[in-house]
Amino acid sequence: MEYNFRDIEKKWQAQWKASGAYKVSNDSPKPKFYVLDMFPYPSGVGLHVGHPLGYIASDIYSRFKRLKGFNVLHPMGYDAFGLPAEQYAIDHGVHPAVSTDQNISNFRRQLDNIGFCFDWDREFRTSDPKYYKWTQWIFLQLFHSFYNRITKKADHIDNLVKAFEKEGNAGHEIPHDKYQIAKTGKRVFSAAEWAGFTEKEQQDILMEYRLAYCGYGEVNWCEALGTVLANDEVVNGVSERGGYPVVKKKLRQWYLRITEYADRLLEGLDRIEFSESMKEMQTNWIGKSYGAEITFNIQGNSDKLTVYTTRPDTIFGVDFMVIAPEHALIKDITSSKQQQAVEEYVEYVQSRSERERMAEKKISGVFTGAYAINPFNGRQIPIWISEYVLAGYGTGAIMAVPCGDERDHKFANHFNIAITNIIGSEYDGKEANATKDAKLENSDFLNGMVMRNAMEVVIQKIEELGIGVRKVNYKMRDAAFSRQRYWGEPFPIKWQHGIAYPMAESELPLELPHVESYKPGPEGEGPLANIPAWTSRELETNTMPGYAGSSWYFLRYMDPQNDSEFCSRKASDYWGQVDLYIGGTEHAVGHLLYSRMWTKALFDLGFIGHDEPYKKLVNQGMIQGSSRFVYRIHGTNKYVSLGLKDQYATDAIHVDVNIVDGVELDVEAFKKWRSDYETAEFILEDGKYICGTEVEKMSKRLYNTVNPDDVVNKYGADTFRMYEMFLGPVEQSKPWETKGIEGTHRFLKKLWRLFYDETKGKVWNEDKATPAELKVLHKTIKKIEEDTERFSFNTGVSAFMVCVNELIELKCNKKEILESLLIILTPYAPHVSEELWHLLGNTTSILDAAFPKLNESYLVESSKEYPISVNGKLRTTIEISLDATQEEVEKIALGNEVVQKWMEGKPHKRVIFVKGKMVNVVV
RNA sequence: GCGCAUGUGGUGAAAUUGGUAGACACGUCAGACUUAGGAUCUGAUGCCGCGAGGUAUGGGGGUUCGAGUCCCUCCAUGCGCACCA
Repeated sequence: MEYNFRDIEKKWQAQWKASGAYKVSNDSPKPKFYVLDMFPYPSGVGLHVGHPLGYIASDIYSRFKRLKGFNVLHPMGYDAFGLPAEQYAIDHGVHPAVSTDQNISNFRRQLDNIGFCFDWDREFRTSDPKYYKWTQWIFLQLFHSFYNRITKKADHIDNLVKAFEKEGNAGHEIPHDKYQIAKTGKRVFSAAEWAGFTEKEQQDILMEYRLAYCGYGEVNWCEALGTVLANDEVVNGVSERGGYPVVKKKLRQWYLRITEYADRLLEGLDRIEFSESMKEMQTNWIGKSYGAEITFNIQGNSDKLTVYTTRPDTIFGVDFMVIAPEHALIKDITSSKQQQAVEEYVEYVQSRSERERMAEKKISGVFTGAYAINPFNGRQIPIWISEYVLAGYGTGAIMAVPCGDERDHKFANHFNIAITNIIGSEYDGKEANATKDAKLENSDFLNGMVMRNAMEVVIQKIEELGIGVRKVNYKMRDAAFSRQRYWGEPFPIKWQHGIAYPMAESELPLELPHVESYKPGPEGEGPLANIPAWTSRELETNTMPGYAGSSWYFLRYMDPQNDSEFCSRKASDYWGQVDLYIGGTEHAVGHLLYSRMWTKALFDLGFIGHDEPYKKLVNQGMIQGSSRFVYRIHGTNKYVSLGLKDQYATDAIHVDVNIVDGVELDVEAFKKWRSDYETAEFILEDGKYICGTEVEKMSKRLYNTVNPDDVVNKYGADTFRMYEMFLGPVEQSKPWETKGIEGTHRFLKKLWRLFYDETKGKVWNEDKATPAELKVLHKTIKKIEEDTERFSFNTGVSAFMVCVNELIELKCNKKEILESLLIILTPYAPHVSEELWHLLGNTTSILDAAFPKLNESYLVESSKEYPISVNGKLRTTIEISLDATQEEVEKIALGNEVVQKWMEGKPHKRVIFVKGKMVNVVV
């Protein structure tokens, strides 16, 4: 009886499907555990061996938890809206729904091959109206909400209206700190004023508070293509396709007011298990900084200049001001003498793309001719313009302190501006020193103070004098939440007289209409603008972005068929947080931040009971490709083997890894691979053609992709699963080598032979296990338990190998041992485990077996072979009882002839003895 | 430039708290069985050396009886951010 993995795997996959083995109930007395993989986008090119890595890890963990007695939710579905499907539709005329459908069935077929324990009854796709009905519904909740800064929670907009009716907006400042009410030019209004506003005026104001709001924002507009492009479709200021110029264009956009959640998104990081680097990426993205806004008078002008600084303590070191070229003050303060120079500079800056400006390292700028006045000492401070100051951050203006800031220092040197030193010997005159620990000099009332401490003093003084305020700034912007595209969720919004009216929840879903053409609408609007039946209903023509559906999908899995709610409170209270989330790092600041924000909003509004979606995040590494090269001799169709290539002038050419066995090229397959190789000739070494290798990204273009279907077909799903894990730590990136898989395949065959021999047939028996055999088993149970729990699957696989090797050594074919081994192997290799489990006479599924209990008493040792060092160098080992005392060990060690030889007759200074570890004799 | 991560045999890697470096595999070499082997099994395999032994975890330095592991410094690679005031 052979290990016939193909039949075994097909058989059990069918059986598990038929018996509903992976169906998960929301009603269970067992403790829950929620394992989730990042939502896949079903791309048209299919899976390569790198894609399932995370799914295998999560699958093993899910099955492990199930054996440990948990009710495990491990679902899968599809993030099915997105640009590639729409692009494919434009190029090939296939409706996105059709191509997406095809991609999904292919994706599903590939996944099924590998034997995952997903509960497919919970599957959904974001493009299904049954699903996006609830995406639209959540959008409406966000639209109907504002962030109440007093309670620090999302709150219904009606409560805001009530407050306005009672006391105006005195208690609720407009979130955007530059917004002014069009009618009054002010930021504050009274109850009476509110009552006097028209509906449009009121709605415009409310829009400034809503968590989902509409505003105007810049998009990448490509006139030639007549469409809006995503950032990654723009390369070096031109469109990726066609290379047409791309300009920034202001279009009406929807946004999520994620900035209001900045602090809570930061604070929440302390309560979740993400890697440090992931937390840091999010922290950087949010970019919180503390400082002050200070307003300076301008000499001979009624205008004032407000700057944002994180270092108010350096106020006496300000030698000049720099404002962004877009700054509104420029035209008011520029002196007539500087007029021309300023105009020229501003024009120069405008002619440059954002990219060019960001890449620019050269210092440039121009003096406006105006002076600000330092409020503390009355000093005149020249106001300059330079592109290194960004209009979009802070106030678009800075106070420059060259002795403490590198860019300011370079600028001062470049334009010969005198530098004031406020930190004495800490500043060497050559380079800025950004220290906060220096004692201040030349700083009036701050003299002698340590900078760090002076900050608070200055801020208080500034506020006291009414010339500025304490200010916290964020790099993060509100998230753009609309796309001028077809293949996305429609907004449940109607526009009438310039007012956005939300649709009633009862009208949802607002279904995406069928279109014949995916051409953009007029003036940068999306394809929906071309449909009269749509525009006549005055419906919003933008659609939602890719991350809309993925911001809450983890909740839908809990209650996927619910028609009356996005997810019942009962279901979300039962499943709660995702206990383990596995996925790549590419979603570090996008999806992970947005879904965290949605969760917090839903929590605030009382729809769910937890405010962080993911308890623990594990980032899987990338599987890289291991490329193979052949070497073609210049100007010929002759190919020389790696070892001989230096004797010729050659070009390295990528060759399909699937026609190379290890490094040996299958020359016949090569000739058939492509027509121009048909006549290829080879210079071999030892009768073989040896290829060169290099680790690169796995990509079709480099001919180094390996399809999991092929691997599963050749070695089986169990081998594939174990090998993916055996490759190395999940978090780490590592290259795929198909050759190495034979080791894990051999392991499964060896395991099989513990039960059934090719010649003898059944070899397993029901004899009583010996202590040595029990020790091997329990050592493995312990190791597998620990390794699986800490996601160290690679060492787990090797522990199985060690176990099987040792059982073979012991000639152990005992059911008592093997049965337990099968259970702990089940998460890693479910098919073969189930098959052998049944061959041992079991009639129930191994998926529901109980994980064997570790019995430490089998592991106790009475003695150990101690390593004996002399002066820290290992010289020998001695078997010593574990009960031995320090004195006994010293006596044994010093009496040993090898030890004596290395002591060279010298007396010992001391003997270090660490029980159970080692002995070191110091001479 | 700043931040983070990682550097261990020919290759993927292991060493969980400072305690026998290289487990487990791939590859390679030798052998057994065999008509055959790309099946299976046995043995060897970091490097230098016939050997005793020496030497070895990116380089240099330090702490320690003892360092892959801790500290300092330099180098390389990968990732993220990139004029953020």
